Amino acid sequence: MLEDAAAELFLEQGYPATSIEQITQRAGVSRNTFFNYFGAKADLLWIDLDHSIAALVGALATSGEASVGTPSGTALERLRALILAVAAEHPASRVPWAFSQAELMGTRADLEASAPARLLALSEAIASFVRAEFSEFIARTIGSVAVGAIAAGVAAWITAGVRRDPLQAYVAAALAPALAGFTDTPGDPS
Amino acid sequence: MLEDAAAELFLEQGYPATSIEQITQRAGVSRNTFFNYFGAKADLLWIDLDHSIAALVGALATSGEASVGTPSGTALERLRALILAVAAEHPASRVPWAFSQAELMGTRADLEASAPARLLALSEAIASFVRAEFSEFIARTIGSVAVGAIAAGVAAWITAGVRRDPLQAYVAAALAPALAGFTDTPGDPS
DNA sequence: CAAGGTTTTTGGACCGGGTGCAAGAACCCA
DNA sequence: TGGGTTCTTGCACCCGGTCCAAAAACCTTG
Repeated sequence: MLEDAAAELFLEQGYPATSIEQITQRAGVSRNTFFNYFGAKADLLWIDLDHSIAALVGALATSGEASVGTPSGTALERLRALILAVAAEHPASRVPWAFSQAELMGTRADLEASAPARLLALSEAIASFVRAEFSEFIARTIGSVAVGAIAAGVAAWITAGVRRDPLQAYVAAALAPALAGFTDTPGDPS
Repeated sequence: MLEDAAAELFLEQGYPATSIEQITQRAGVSRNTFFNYFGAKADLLWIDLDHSIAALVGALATSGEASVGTPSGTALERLRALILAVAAEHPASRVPWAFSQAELMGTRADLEASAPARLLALSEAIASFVRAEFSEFIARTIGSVAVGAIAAGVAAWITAGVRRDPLQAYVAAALAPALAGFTDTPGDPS
């Protein structure tokens, strides 16, 4: 499998010193096959998280369309529930090695460069989800703040080590205070 | 000049469709000369801002070393003064075209990818500056929050159009509420 | 089993960003 | 005028990423 070969090589030689050709070579496929599975080399760093990010974006989109459906509560309550549900479904075994071994593998620069595309997409999805109940400015702010809180929670989860609690706990702890200030929101900047 | 040639070409053809070779060609120099002035193509997008970012990082570093020197007040007050001083020195003519013309030039993807390196460096510099008076966690939080506020202020300044107020005003407006909550800070998460 | 169509894999050519190096030009200072 | 330093240039190279067309693998259906 490509992911396994990549993780091995990144541990052995570091991420920058490992070429896509080496990865595909070890996996026993041709170089072009790599791009049938990943759009870019940096996507390898996000495989563990991309699945849950996509799941969250999808859940926000579909649950946002069925506006007055089964889910109850305010938009913020439903948002919180969706985020925690996705976090709960994230497999405990899928701890992103590109983050936990960032120093060893030398993945930091490329992680930084590839992060905004994901985080901004998530922020935008969250903003759209809460847009019906808030002003445009507040909706965007909630998107940014929620992403920041999720990132902080995931980061704490990753760095907690092998005896870590489930991801849901960290995200919940970070999310609660971050969103608390938006329940009785007065509004936009004067 | 390389910057002028680049800005022209980005307006004409867009950033992704413009190669470094085209830029150097129009500027009348060889391709390798480009890398004597810029470390990467994306550095062109940040020329207007990089100068002020570096100035702020430098001011934070030197003013942080001379710990009990001329500057007075709390760390947050000195931080605010330094940020606003750098903002005040930023030339009004240097509005980053890569941001204001982002849609036209197609610079968004590369702006996103190259932003974290700058923002995280600034965040780290700010955290170091206030580290003496706050806990590690709060110092980092102040770094992140301050960068977020600065970014919001700069963004508002850029989008304000030709009749914009000085940059200092926008940054001050964004910074004040962001840092207000840290003056009487109780401390870390329980 | 065989034929036919679809998906996946592969090879090859290509482009552009970025690095390293060594030769040459330009510049500066005595 | 000469000599040293800095800047520029050309060249070769690596790697990530795109495009395309041929071939292989796969799946289906008669």
